[in-house]
Amino acid sequence: MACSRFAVAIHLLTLATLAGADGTGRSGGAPTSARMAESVGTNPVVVRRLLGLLREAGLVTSRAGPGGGWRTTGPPEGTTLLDVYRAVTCDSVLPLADADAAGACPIGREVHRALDAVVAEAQAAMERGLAAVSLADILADVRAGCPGCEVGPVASTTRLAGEAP
Amino acid sequence: MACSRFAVAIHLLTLATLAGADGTGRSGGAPTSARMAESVGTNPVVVRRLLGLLREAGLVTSRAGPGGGWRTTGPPEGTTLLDVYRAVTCDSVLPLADADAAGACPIGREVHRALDAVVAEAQAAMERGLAAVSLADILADVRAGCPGCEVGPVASTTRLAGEAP
DNA sequence: CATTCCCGTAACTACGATGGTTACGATTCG
DNA sequence: CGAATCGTAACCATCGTAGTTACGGGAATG
Repeated sequence: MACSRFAVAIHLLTLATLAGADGTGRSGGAPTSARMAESVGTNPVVVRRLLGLLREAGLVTSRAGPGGGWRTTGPPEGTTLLDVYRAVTCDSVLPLADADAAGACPIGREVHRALDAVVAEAQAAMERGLAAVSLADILADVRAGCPGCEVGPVASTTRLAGEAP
Repeated sequence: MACSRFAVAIHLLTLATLAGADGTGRSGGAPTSARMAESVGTNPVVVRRLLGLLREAGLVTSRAGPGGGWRTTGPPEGTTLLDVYRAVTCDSVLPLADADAAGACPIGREVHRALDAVVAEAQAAMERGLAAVSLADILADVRAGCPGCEVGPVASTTRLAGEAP
């Protein structure tokens, strides 16, 4: 299952929002996959793969070349956690093995059919919980928890290796 | 993630309930792991492993030796799908990677903290959906879908090799 | 135009979870 | 005792995910 992808995706969207729409309007605000990877603690390729899923979902855009990077497409109020969850999660939360339905035993088919409705409702309940929270809510929590974050997106790694002092 | 285990566990509990508490009171009603495996379409060892988890949760009991097998411990009204889900599922539905919290970036910590509450609530909503359905409800659906199932638990394999006619 | 930066993606490895299979000891009934 | 059945260890195959390296292509800038 998509284990850590969900949390990392929220992290990346938070970084893109804080740096890209920070109110200063400077063009260098779009963070690169390398910076994001350093912040998250993983590889730039992993970040690009994950952001690629978010781009397919229409949540971010990318631009190549110097000064390029990743930006969110809309205001953080417009994207819910369910949008992010669906973008980065491939399979269902409670995947019912289709192999069970193919068994010769009629009980298997009936159990599968009865379970389908229950699981669908349980999953819908979970998705309603995710849909009730937007990226803006998460951002508000982050800003409340570390007020200095919006100034320097990655406080502990503001000075990167290749940057001139 | 525990993919097909949940559906298979419900299937096994259905078999044990139909055969063990069929109202006839005959002692030979407890199905063996071999019979269940044939019905589910898998290996007896896999069935025993899964039933072992259900036994740890107190949902079934086992007895060795000839005439042994598996029985449910209580009436099907007493066990909910959430009980089964928790018995066979090891990890959380939306596991938040702890590695994300260990990152140096303060945003990661705050994102993780903010997400914790949301995910807990979403998962609780899903679990309420599972807790609302009992094994008896599933049994009712199965009985409605295949009325002959309760007479012979495994209709297509009622006559096994070792059984006297 | 050349350089430099950055995205996009393929290919490979590593690792853990899961399921399937075999095997063997322990237990229970006749 | 012998047969049936559980309990469990051991091993292998498969799959999803993460990490890593590598390379091609587009974009800004001198």
